[in-house]
Amino acid sequence: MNEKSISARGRPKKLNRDHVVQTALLQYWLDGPANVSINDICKLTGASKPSVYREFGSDDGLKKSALDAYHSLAIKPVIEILETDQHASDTIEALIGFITQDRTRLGLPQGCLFAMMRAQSKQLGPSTCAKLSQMRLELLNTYSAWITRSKLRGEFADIPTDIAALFFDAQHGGAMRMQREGVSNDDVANVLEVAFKMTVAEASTSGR
Amino acid sequence: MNEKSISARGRPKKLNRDHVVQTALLQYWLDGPANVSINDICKLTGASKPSVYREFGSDDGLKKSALDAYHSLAIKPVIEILETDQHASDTIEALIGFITQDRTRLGLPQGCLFAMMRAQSKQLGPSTCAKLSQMRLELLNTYSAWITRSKLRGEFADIPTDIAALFFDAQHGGAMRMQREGVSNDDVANVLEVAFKMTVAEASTSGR
DNA sequence: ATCGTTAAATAACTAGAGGTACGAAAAGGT
DNA sequence: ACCTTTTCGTACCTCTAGTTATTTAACGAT
Repeated sequence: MNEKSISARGRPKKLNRDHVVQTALLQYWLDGPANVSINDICKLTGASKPSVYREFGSDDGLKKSALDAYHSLAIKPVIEILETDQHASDTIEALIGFITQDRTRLGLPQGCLFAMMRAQSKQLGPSTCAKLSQMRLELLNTYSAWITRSKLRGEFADIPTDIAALFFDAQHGGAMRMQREGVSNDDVANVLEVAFKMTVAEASTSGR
Repeated sequence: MNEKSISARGRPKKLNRDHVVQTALLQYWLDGPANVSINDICKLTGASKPSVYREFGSDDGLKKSALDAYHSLAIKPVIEILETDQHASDTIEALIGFITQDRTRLGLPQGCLFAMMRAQSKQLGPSTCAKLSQMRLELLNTYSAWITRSKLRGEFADIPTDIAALFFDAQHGGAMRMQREGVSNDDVANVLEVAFKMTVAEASTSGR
């Protein structure tokens, strides 16, 4: 809308950017980013190849845009859970619930595009990689901030904050891999509970 | 030697199978299995493409052979640590030591080929995938057996064995990813210590 | 009407992947 | 000396990836 009213000159645009991004996102998520070509996206969306290149510049550009969309869809919710003011154990419960929800009912693939891309970053272009590490840092910082707050409330075990943040990030990645490898969501949730519950300050030994 | 003396007829073989496998292994490990082509291997070893295909049948066959070699090199040691009879906390210490050793001094790449391949199994052929899941099961079973033994000795926390096995496998994978992403070995070791120490039975509450 | 501007789509290009046909070469057996 | 067996390696094939040159179409402004 904004851009359309600004430059209404020239042949009108036919390409639906959002549709392309959403399709790409879903396909990357479903088949893995390395197994989906620009050709596939064109076939799926009906767009022509030059149109896609005009809009995104390159394969890398499209992947970056898809990752951007994934951020709003699946990363932001995690961040919001971590920023909600509640007892640490409730936050952990919410995290586990979100991670192990049955996404097939929502029409979404299992696994996690962010995790997949991190695992295959060597096959990705520079701007996608930049976005990836930016997101990684954002997540780690969010974990750290949450852990710091929880510690102040005495709700978190005595573990160095940065180590605990890496630990949470690792558990998230592990959960995503388990899902991909066919472990049941129940088992994944059990593993996460074992992992996360340990980071909660022991109530019985509250005085330490 | 065996096979050579049996069939000494025909033009003698020039291709050094072991050399090809070792080269492929190292290259896959270094650059990721998806980023190394048969052509690359040929250039690196001086072998001709048809020779490689005669020996391994296909790209999939070569990758499977490389993975086989990786098993002896980096997976067996883990299994042996788990099968050594010692206190659970010592086993854990040995595990952490092995995982976070500085492999650059041995001329070996960081990260873990097994973990990489698991992460990109969608880009691999059927026999490599079969080998992968076989190795996964072997590892999980070894973890389970070790956990069962440790429990009998009262050295392991009250966590369902299969869940704990998945947990250990997840930590291993997480550590490998951290290494690839540039986290220092010290930090990785710290994360692993946090993770693993929690699975040890609390000495203070020995009576459960 | 026509001109500049923008986007459209067909049809190519380049590079590299996995894979193979085929004739030459090197050995033992007869 | 010749045949059989086995391996060799050059040169090719096919396919698909990412990417682009080029011509044509659709608009607002003049």
